[in-house]
Amino acid sequence: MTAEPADPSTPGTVRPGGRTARVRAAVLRAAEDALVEHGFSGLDLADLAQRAEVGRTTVYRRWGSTTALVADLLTDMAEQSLPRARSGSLTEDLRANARLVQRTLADPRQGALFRAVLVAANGDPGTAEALQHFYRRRVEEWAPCVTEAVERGELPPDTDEFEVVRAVSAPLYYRMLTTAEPLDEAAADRAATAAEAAARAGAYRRRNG
Amino acid sequence: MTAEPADPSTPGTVRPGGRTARVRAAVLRAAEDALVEHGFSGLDLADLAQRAEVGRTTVYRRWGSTTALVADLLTDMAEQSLPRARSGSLTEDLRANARLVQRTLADPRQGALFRAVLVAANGDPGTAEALQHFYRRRVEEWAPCVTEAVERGELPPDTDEFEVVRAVSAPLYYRMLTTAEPLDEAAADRAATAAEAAARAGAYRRRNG
DNA sequence: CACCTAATGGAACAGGAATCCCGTTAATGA
DNA sequence: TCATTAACGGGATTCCTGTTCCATTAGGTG
Repeated sequence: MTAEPADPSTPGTVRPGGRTARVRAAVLRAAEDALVEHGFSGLDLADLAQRAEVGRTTVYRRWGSTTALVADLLTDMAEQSLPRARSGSLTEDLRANARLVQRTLADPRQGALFRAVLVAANGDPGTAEALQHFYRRRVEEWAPCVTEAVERGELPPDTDEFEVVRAVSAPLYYRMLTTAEPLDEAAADRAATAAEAAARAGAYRRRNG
Repeated sequence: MTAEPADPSTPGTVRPGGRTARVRAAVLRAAEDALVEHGFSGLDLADLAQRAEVGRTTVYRRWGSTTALVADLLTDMAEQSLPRARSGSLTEDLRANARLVQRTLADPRQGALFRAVLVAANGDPGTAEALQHFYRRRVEEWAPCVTEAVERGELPPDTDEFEVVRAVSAPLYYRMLTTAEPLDEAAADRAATAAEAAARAGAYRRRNG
């Protein structure tokens, strides 16, 4: 007796190997390129299919919408997380994090990709969830820097380590989105310094009442 | 001798009064509503024209694209800037600013509008410029709070007042864009406290070399 | 190796958004 | 008030994006 028809709504679940995996990888890579070049609003699935050397129909059937495609791209990006710094010094770790974010956003390709992805996540709840998952992973990756600083006594004991990590990224993203000023190393260092100063002053202590 | 044909590329420049102004106002108001309801990607110019009780052709002719329309909306928004607080206390002023931003972003209507506008600015350089202008105006509006605190001796003399104001908004925007957590008053107060602590520690001093 | 069918790809089809055409309306200046 | 023409509005048209149909290809399994 053969297996039942499985779920036809999401192709690629019954035979995930070989061609299907190849197609997914090719489409996701092409999606990255297209997002970088034309942004999310300019995402043309016909062009995308041609880049990936894949039939248009396949893209529409497997992902259905551009937002769903970006959501899949985000889960793919979340899986390949970068290792964090481990210098043993809070100042050094936060600066390393800030510079990593700054280099990522300042890079023409990566920066455009992140902007496009932020935009896509805005319109669709599923994509938004994938984006939140991506950033949760990134923040969790770097949170131990702060936790260890707390254990060393450099920061107040009830410091919210996630808030500190987010405080490093926030000004860099805000600058990218609302100004035309370049994202240079000085901006990164200022973000790290400010986050550390605020954390030392107890601005990120957990509210417990 | 009558005037020459004027610039036909931008209708509304030769006869900006009466009907033209009425049409512009109606369309911008309808655009706000449409952006709030369907977001930027769901912006339908046919529906928009119907809301504004204006011909579809008029919208296409005067603005040409959805991004140009949003850019015009942004210049309109930049002109009606809100008055800042003037409590005489840096702590109070920054908190007032933070809560204003927080209320704006947390408000279903305004929050959706700001997200939509950020999205639109991503795709088009002209819209991006209009967005930058809008935020420059807002930051300049609140910068005196910081300047006065410097004059009172509360902050280092070479503090970059614009950076401090931006530091208040940044974590709120970052939280809105990358997490699902609600933007409450606690988040606003934390943003204000952190910005003030970092400023007092000299994290936003101007680099002079 | 051979069978079964999930998954893909090309082509035709449908729906909707952007553009063009031209008659109508009303802002501006004498 | 009247003439001029900028600006608007409705309808037809074009173009493009997303969907459907069916033949073909190639995983997966005995």
